[in-house]
Amino acid sequence: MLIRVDPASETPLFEQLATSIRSSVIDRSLAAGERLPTARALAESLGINMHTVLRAYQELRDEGFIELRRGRGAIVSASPHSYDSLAAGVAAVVADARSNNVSLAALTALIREEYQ
Amino acid sequence: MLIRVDPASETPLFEQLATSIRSSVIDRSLAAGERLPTARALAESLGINMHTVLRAYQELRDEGFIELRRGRGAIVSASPHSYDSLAAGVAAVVADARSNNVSLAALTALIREEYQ
DNA sequence: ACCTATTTGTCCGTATGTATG
DNA sequence: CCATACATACGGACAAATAGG
Repeated sequence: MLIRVDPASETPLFEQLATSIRSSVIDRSLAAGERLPTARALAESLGINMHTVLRAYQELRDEGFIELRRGRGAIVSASPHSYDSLAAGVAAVVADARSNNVSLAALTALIREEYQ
Repeated sequence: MLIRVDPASETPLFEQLATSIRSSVIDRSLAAGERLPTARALAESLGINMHTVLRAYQELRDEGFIELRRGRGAIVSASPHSYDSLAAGVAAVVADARSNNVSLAALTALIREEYQ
């Protein structure tokens, strides 16, 4: 994997990094299950700070492209955008509910009502 | 606006902060257009770091609840996505479930499991 | 048009916690 | 138990956009 960042660019370093890796995942030059370099290692090889790499990694994680696990590192997601649609939908709805402080009881009530 | 954070809690400070403000926006105790305290000011009043507040603010910005502008501060969004997106998500999930012959009981079980 | 203060944006450095293997 | 590696939080610094005089 070849990654370059340009400190002189107006786009933030972490964004350059996320964009680069995201593209590699999408065009399959980074295969599913493949392991990305550790944040510290990539940071050192690019001459930037670990936090900058971590921020890019976390953005990609939020987007579903990679998985981050403590002690294991970063791994390209199995199939970023081809999840079982129902499971993905459930996860999204539950996440939305939680972030809006909608209780489980309230959510199931909404589901039940919609289902009829 | 009353915000409290508990450093002893297992949930991260920035998440506690985001949840608190998010709730205030949803229940309208924070009106649209209202200005939030600056990151530094809120951090100092809570005895936490500016970066922690900024992280919460940026999470809320990504979720569409507030708008951040350099030199201006944080402002509650005009029309934060409230229950509309949740209702839409619920409708989509229920439709998906029905078309796949997933029972209401099975669907609520999935929801409950995801919710934990 | 200019200057200054304000405030977020980014990046770096450091420290500590915690799940993984 | 121990090394690895992400997660969070703190602190400091400078840049960039905004607002106001």
